[in-house]
Amino acid sequence: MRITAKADYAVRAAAELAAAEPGAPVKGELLATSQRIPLNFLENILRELRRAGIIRTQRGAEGGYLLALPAKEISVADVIRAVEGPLAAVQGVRPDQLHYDGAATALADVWVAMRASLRSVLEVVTLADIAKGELPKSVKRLVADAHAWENP
Amino acid sequence: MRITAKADYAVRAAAELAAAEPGAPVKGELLATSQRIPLNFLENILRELRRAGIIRTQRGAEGGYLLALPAKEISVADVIRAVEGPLAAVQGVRPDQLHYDGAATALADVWVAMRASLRSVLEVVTLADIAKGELPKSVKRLVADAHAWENP
DNA sequence: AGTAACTCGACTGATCTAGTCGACAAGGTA
DNA sequence: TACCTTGTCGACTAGATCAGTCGAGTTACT
Repeated sequence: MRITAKADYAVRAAAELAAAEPGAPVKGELLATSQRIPLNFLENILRELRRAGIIRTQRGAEGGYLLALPAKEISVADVIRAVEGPLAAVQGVRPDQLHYDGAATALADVWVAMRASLRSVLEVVTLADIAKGELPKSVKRLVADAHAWENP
Repeated sequence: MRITAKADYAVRAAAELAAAEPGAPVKGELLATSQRIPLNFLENILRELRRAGIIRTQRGAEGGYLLALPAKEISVADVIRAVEGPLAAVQGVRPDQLHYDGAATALADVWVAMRASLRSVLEVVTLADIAKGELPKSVKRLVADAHAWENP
């Protein structure tokens, strides 16, 4: 149940691209320093984002990285899936293909519901939302509830 | 974003205990065979559940494992946390103590919302629900939505 | 031609995963 | 009391994943 450094870095770099002037390439080194990500590692990650069709690249001097689509059409889930594969898995298999016996039969549905709830956040928040600092209402409500939960 | 074998096994074994006659110890070997879990590994897991106060044990002949609380008072989240630590973490730190700079500032709230949505499922479903095969309404709704999503 | 950028694959140390194993402790029964 | 059944604990391990690092190569602008 953890977000790896790789996924975290990927979303942060993508958010930085979403905040940049559209059409203008951003250099890897700038992404690395502004988000404090080791450049070599970041390059591996950006390569995977490019293969997934999320970003484009421009080589040579004045080159860099750009989003391949408008920022509002790329969700956090898209970015995570590009670098980590499926959003949710139990022992490596997707929740919908699980089968349990005995008293745990209903557990399969719990995992499906878990993935659905995860999606209700990650599939809805776009890079544009993050760059603007304005999350969708349903997500803001969850954040507010979470804070109420922590501070009684 | 994955559930490990350990967490999966823990919940399944706990569900099996929830389905057993209350007050009657269930032997480790029975849990292992009925859920197809390697016995040696399961013992490690049950030990952690006991340390967390989720199950009790009875030694000697006719001994075994029992829930330490009524099944309806133990959530799936409780079981997972007992064997895996915090439900959600980014690079090992809890979502509420993250701090990002620049374009990714709002990302911290996304992780908080993600955890909240995870909780809205895992904290709500109890072992009794799973053993009975009757999940809470809000969770059933998520499962139904998920199926609608997959089969258009 | 030169240089500033991305591109790719290989490599690495540390940690985690999913177990296994053997010796031991406690409780019930004959 | 002896014995058998069952849980308890720690140590160990092969393999995968994580989080990087590094060096050599390409591409495109000037």
